Amino acid sequence: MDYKKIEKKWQKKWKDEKAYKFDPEKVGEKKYVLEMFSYPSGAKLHVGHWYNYGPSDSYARFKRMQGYEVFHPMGFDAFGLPAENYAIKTGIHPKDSTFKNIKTMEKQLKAIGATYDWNYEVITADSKYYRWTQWIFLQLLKAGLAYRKEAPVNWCPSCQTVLANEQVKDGDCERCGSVVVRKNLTQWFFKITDYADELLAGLDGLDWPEKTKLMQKNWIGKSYGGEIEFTVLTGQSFKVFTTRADTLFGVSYVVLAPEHPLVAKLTTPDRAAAVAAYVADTGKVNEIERLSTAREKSGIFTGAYAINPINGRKVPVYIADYVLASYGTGAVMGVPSHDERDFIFAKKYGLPIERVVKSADGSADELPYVEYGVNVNSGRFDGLTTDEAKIAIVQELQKNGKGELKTNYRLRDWLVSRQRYWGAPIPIIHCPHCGAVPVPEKDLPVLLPYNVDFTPDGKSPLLKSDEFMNVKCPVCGAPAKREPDTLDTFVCSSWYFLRYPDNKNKKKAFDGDWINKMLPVDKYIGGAEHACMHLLYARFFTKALRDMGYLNFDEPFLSLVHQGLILGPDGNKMSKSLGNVVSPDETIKKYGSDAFRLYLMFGFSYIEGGPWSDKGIESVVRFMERVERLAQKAAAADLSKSDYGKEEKELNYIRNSAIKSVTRDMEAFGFNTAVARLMELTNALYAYDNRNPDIKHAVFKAAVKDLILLMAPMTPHFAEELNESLGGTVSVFKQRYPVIDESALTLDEVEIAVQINSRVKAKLNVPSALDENGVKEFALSQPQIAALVSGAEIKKIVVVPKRLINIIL
RNA sequence: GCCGAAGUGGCGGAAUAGGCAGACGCAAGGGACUUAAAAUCCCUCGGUUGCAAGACCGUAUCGGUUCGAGUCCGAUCUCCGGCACCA
Repeated sequence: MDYKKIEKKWQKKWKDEKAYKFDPEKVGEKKYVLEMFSYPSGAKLHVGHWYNYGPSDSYARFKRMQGYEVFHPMGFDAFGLPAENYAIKTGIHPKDSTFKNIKTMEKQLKAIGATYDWNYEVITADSKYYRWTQWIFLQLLKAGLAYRKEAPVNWCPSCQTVLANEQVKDGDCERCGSVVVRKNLTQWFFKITDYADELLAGLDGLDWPEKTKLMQKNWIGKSYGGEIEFTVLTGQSFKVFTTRADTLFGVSYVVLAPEHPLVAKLTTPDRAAAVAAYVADTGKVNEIERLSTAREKSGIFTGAYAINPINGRKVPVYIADYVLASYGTGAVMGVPSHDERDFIFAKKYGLPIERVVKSADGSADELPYVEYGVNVNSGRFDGLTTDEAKIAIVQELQKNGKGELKTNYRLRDWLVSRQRYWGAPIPIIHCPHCGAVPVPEKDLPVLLPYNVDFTPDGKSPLLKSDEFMNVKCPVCGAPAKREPDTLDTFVCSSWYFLRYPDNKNKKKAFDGDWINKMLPVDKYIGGAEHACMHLLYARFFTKALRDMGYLNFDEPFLSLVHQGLILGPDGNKMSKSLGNVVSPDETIKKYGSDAFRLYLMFGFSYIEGGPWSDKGIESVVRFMERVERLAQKAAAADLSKSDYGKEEKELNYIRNSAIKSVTRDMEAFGFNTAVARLMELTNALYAYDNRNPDIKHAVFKAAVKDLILLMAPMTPHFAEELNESLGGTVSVFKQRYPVIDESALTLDEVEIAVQINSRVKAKLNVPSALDENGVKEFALSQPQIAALVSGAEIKKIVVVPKRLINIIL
């Protein structure tokens, strides 16, 4: 078969017939199937794109054949750093390269023969889109979910620029390899932490990979504990957060983060110089290093003492860089006897170590003892278990207002400003009189200017565009400056799935009623690397927009699948430097896009991925040719055999069990086993053909037709062509996906295994109508089974219907 | 260090819900067709042992539960992914 020719032929036909046009009138039975949109990088579509999009499209086709109105859009995540970095290297403007790449990729995606309805395309770098990204920013601001504060960011001293977290690899700049340092800048944040609890609770109801849910759960990191107030002798007070309030009697010091606002105030004059020097030093250490567990603990005494509220004991106040200002209260209590870090710290600085918990069974345990146990040396709390004491001690403090139960999250607010050019401008104007003023909605979009020098020099590139920067304050009319930062690209991708169904809307980001009908996405397919970024942000946006009244559902993606990674033939990740990159274009040229897609579905477990094999793709080509010859046989066959005998019954059984398992496997993204079942059906049809070379029963041709229909989602052009060759005049995608005939699946006899003492000794055909006792009697009445038992005493018989009988002697 | 997932033939990978391990494919071997080769069609294909029927072993390792374990439980080893001073 001339693959190239038939691909062109059917793609043209589909296009002319608008075969995959989405019909909004039919949304009652819709399926929203969505693949994570792609980044329009310079290179062409790689195997990874195909692996994401090919099998997913087959799933969409499968749903379409089952009668659903499938909404299957495609678009581009077009803002972002790679285009900008490429521009810095080559001088080609990001806008030019991006939109050129999009054209190329659109063409390539069309060549896949996928069912995308391009009418619904979304491009995030298009002002028709980012206008609404900016609008959402303003809504978040209005709702108190966007705010500005000073925060440390990743700074590359060599590139003279801020880097996104994703650009920091093991503490180094991804581009030049320099060590990244921290730098404080005033930044915009989204208050995702307001939704920490709901983001956590909502995971339970989602049909997502457990691993991904767990990653989000750990990322959100909810922990239960108490906040306890310590008062310094000089009068100030501060709170510490602890999950082990039960160890409060064992506190021998307290520690503040170097950035804690009280540090300067409570440090005694004689310690001031040393403390200031320590604080300055920690500022120089880069974040990665500071947070490294391998680093030796260091700290410094402030000269101040605080009172432990439970026993009135005076304990020294330290500062140490292992305490994070951004978590909890930025202060912790030190209990060396029951915490490993505190133990090391106490040893180093000669602080007392006093046991307040022992193991419940009283067995000898060394300090630091971090397990749960029973309180000792804790006054009237002695004898309480850890779980009891944690609560009781906080409750005791609560009476004097010195403590309360508290929940903390690891999740931090989302830093969304970027000192970069190629992104959506943040719609804010800074006025000397009115402060940070939101751009009025009627003035959106704030267009990203084209002529900007984006060579990195440590400042936001937009600052250099006077034309962009200088505006009048929308409130008082005084000369003012625009916000020069742009939004993180993850902001753009946090709501694109909401825009797809209503992508032409000029009045709103999307129409509420319409979007409530179309969303949530029924099946979302994309890489696992987005577990704690895009997939979390999109959930946050959905919930925030719901609370603002723009939509009425809680979760954007009901069901999620991660595809695996296709490796090079040598088992390594494909990379130019290893020379193991498989080019989809060349492979397709040689074998056709259907074969390429079919191999991607057959050669791997979809969620695992694995190494590419040239032999593998040849094997699916062989399979397709086998099917093609079968179709030729079916077209030419003499179907006058009227006798519906054992062979026909068997063939029909295999045909129906193939329909059953292929349907189930397609549903579960078990593509490799689905193809295997089709191969089995093909083998059975060959066997039938071999035994009945001259005249065949009509069931042969019917089974071949079903085979073609079952294959259609995987090899669309090929299936259309075969369907036509068998006289079909209607596209396979307008035909109903095969449905099983239950009666064909019930056999008169089933083969079961006969075990003696749990070892298989024989196979036996048993009438399938028999119940358990019937099977026992039938089996024992068979001479060959009786011979195996040979008169021994039968202690027990286990029967598993349709599978086995186990005779215990 | 903590959390999680995985470990099955020469290879890629299958095994609803604890029930015949190795589906399907690749590679390999054999046969048919052919002057020959390719292609195609058919058969064999975990290991040891046996003339054979068969017997024994076998899902990383060790132990356990069970009539029965790749699957469940406990420990160990290896590889991968995530988090990494979160108090």
